[in-house]
Amino acid sequence: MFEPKNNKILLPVQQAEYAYYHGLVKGLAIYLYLKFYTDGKIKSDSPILSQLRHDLRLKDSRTFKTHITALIEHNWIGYDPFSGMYFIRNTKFIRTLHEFRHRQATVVLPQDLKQFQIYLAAVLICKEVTDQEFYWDVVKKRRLRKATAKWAVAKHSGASSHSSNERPKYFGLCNKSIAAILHCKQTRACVIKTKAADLGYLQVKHKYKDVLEFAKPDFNIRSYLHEQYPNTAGRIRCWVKWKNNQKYYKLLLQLHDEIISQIKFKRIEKLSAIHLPIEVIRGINKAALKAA
DNA sequence: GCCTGAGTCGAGTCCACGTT
DNA sequence: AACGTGGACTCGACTCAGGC
Repeated sequence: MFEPKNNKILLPVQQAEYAYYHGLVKGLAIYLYLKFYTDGKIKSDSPILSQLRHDLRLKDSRTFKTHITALIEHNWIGYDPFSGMYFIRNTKFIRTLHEFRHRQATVVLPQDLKQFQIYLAAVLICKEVTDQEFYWDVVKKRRLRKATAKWAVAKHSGASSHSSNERPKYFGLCNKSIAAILHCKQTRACVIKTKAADLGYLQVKHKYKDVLEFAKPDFNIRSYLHEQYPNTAGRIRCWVKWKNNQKYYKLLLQLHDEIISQIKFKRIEKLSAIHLPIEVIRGINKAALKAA
């Protein structure tokens, strides 16, 4: 059994998104596995690769080859046919290649590779939630109204349907929003969210908001609210409660779930601080593809 | 080259309350 | 009492990548 040489890796969130949306989930798992267990290069007949296939449940060598070829095509891994060496490109290289400018990165641990699709989905969900927090706690405070029009509003776009200028009491997403982020149906989004919660990547809390309390039933209040606040349509709940032996009615608005991120994010260096000539990177890629 | 099972999605169920 | 509503969740059938 080989032990990992690194106990954690910083994965740029943009790279995680790219992998999720381009069918490179397994490929990225292989790439990270090689980063965990090698010091940047590995021979094609190394026993570590057998362990990789076992750990990532890739029993067929053709399956492994498919993913490796995809990684070479994306130039995340280089290959020299003469020496039979794979070269694992570093993060700086890949960020330069794809122009991944965002500085947000997630901390990946070796055990995250076992359920890597759920991990990546959790990263995308938690990123959205932390972006909401960032918008309200940093951008709003700075009052960069003009700047928000460009980039901060984009961050805020996935936030809840909160419309006032008041900071939301909590941050989260409904299944519909999660499905939109993960490019899947609500059913699948729900499954992934539940699994991510089971694996401890996020916490989910169901939420209701108190709207009104009144002593006598008022059957006009619902239509009044719908008229005044169309976005509450179908989400108003009325509960009968008791206080000091007195019956009273409570109107509540059903809200999206609160999601508490358990994923750790870190800031990585500016892309402009990385000095890698893009022509060299692309040249290396062409040579590797020919060889593969 | 055929078989298997993970991933996917539409349809259905559940829950808790509203409406007639 | 019977039916409606909407969000969360489950079921079962289908597809196709991966495995033998």
